[in-house]
Amino acid sequence: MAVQKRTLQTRSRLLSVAQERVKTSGYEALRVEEVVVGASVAKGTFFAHFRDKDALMEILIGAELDACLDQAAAIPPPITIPDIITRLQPYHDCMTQERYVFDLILRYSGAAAIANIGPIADTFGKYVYLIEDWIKAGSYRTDISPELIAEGVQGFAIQSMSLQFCALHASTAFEDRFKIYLNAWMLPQASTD
Amino acid sequence: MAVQKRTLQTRSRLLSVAQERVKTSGYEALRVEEVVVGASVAKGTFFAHFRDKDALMEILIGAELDACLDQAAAIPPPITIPDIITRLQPYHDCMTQERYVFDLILRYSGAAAIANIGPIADTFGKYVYLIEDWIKAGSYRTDISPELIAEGVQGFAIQSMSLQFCALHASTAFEDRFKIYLNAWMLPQASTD
DNA sequence: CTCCAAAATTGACTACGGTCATTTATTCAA
DNA sequence: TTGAATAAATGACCGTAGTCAATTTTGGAG
Repeated sequence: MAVQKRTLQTRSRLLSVAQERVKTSGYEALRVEEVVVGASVAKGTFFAHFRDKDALMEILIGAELDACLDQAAAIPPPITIPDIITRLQPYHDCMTQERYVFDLILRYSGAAAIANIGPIADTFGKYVYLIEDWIKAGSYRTDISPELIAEGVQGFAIQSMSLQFCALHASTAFEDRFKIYLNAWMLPQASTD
Repeated sequence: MAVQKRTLQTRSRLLSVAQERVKTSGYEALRVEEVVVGASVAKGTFFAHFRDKDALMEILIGAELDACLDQAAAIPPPITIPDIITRLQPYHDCMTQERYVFDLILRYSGAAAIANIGPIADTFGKYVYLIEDWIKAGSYRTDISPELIAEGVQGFAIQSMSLQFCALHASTAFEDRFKIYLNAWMLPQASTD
């Protein structure tokens, strides 16, 4: 038997109630209870549609991240490092909007299961591809591959965000730190003769 | 009134029971219930000694990480990048022993609260200092500071570990990936004339 | 010693995510 | 149209982290 349309309706009701609640109260405050009450279904129904609460979160956050990435890809590539940082800002702001969100993203940035990549791992892959394209369009160090550079950018972005959440290093703003890293990583090295 | 010795006894009983359980069943399987039963105290007592379960985990994992770092610092500095990677292996193995452990470490690698750095954020700081020392003892790129290089090494280590947990990239071993990153990050760039 | 204030402990209770046997709705073949 | 097979939904129930008002223990002042 095929999937019933009732199923799709229930699922989309759950998703839209959740999305609405998140918009008003944030991700961390979301309770499964309020989602099922809002969608007028029993609790068990929720877990018939999503493996667990995190799976719903992944979908919502993944969609938000994807939208940022689409926005970033919609206009011609940024050329300089500051341009890249500015272009990525909405994406990084989305990741750091809540500590809870950042932690969840890190937890799911690797795939959830073999051959079944989740929405967040997916967006992480797209991020690297996009940056790889930007690197090819600009002039950066040429001794390593654009792919490797792009992976490094992702690593430094996460490092910079982590340090931003850290009391010890909160004094340096994310953008400043990120820029220092990218200058040291993406450019040909300044000669020290 | 000063801290009673009863307090210290209770605390150390809780810690040693927890440590023992972790040794036999791993971190993820640890339950607060079994710790308090093992230590013959009520549940509330546990939370009088540790803010939450994570706080206990932080102490246990932080101690394990610190021991690895002490080990790594006990003999003369490694000189080459492969030597550095080998020297850090116990530390990285500790971090990736369980997915649960890795996630917890990332969650607490920033400080828990202002002016009250937790054990894991602490060990992360030491890690960077240690690597900074190694960099000063070897010959690496000189266009950026040893401190910046060291921070980058930490970022690449985490990036490599994350990718190791990721189904998409699990084929490349941690050490191989880490080495590629460090070669590209720590050395003077190969000329591409 | 006695008594009291602070420290430590207690355990019944709550919050919340997640499970599963049972019930209800849907679809389709005869 | 009917009834069997499958899909979907239900809600009472469970596990486990965490809370807090009440109780017990402790150490020191008088």
